[in-house]
Amino acid sequence: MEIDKKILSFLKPELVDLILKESSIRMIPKGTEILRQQQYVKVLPIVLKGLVKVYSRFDEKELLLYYIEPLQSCVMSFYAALKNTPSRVFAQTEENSKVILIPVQYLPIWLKKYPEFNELFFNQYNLRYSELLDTISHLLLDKMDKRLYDHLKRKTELISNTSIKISHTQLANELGTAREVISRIMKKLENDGKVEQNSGRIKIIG
Amino acid sequence: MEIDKKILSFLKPELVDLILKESSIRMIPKGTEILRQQQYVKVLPIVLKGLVKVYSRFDEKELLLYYIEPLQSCVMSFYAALKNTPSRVFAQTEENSKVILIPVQYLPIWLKKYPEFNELFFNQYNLRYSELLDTISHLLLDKMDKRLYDHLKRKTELISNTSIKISHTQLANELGTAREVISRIMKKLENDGKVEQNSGRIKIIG
DNA sequence: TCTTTACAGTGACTGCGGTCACCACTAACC
DNA sequence: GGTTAGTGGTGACCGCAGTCACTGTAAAGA
Repeated sequence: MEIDKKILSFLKPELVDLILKESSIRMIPKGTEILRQQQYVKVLPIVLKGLVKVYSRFDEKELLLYYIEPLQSCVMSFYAALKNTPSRVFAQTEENSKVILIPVQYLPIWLKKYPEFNELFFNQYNLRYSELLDTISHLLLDKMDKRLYDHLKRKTELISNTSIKISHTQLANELGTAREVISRIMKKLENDGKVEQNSGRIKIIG
Repeated sequence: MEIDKKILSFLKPELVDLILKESSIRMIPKGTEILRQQQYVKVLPIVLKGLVKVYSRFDEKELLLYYIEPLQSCVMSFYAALKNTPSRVFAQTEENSKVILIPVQYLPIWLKKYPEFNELFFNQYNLRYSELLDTISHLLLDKMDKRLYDHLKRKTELISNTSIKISHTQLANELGTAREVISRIMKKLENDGKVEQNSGRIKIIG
């Protein structure tokens, strides 16, 4: 418990104690879907360890919105919780993760009492908004090869590893394109010496 | 002044009085640039009448982020003001507009004291985030013809008019494409009886 | 073991839209 | 008047990426 307290130390100790007292802490294995579209939100997650992926789905295409890294929360859940409206997005753990689950009934109370709790979420909103802007600028300006390369690079950095295990189909989903396109471009990136593919794992060079 | 009070009546009367007391109200003519990228924000606008366009610029391409309609504010300004960081976006009046300009030094104070003031901005953030999601879904799923048509429709609805005056070049900017593409598609939409063009004005049919 | 399922590779085709080049028209300004 | 800047219209070209069809391979399940 002490380590969690330290991690949350950017908040007032009094609030940290409250959060730890009223919330539950859970380990969630990799690949678990923790939030579905249309689902009502009963607990607000703050990630302590691991990595959670938040994405939306248009038609059959899914699009990655953002990753929740340690010490971050999910503004989509926050708002859905605050307004008691169903979620517009999906969330899934990409790594084994440790999360604090704050029961939503405490949100309005703490928001009223602790100004820095508000600020936490303003910061998160702003972060997510910036990320969406980056996504849009990629969609507008970049060709698929650059989008794919940057995406792979970001993914490897996030899990602090040298290579990642992921299928072309999955990558196609995350970038909103088709599997064949990914295969084609991966081949090109491989020929250019920018990536390596070995038994289902992808490694970024440079 | 009475009318402004009424417009702001979704906030507590006490807060409304404070806002009106400390802020200035200004009429801003159509086409005025009220916020530049990299500029520090000294006053936070809330639009009472008219229409303000907020957009970003990547390379030479500009992209419309959102319109601030009456009773809405600008989360980009809000955050830049709160954190005293320079703006990442541009804002320009699209119509003659009446805005309240709240001096930024009052923001932290009122946010602390009035919970519903926080909620106002959470609402705005969520609204803008949803709009960006829509923008992304358009970018991902729709062809230019649909994007252009929807864009024109939205624009005419926003200014509650039957037609709008705008150049093809400007439309190309707003959609992040080239002038020739707009001309080409406008021709097609005209042939399909979906729009009419007359002396620089564009009218949506149906 | 055989079968099924998921995944990867590839060639062919197609269309959207970005770009270039050029012309035409209007309005503003000298 | 002539010149310039802003606008719109068009034809030609071409590359990216979406799609279809089919093959090959590896893993999983019966």
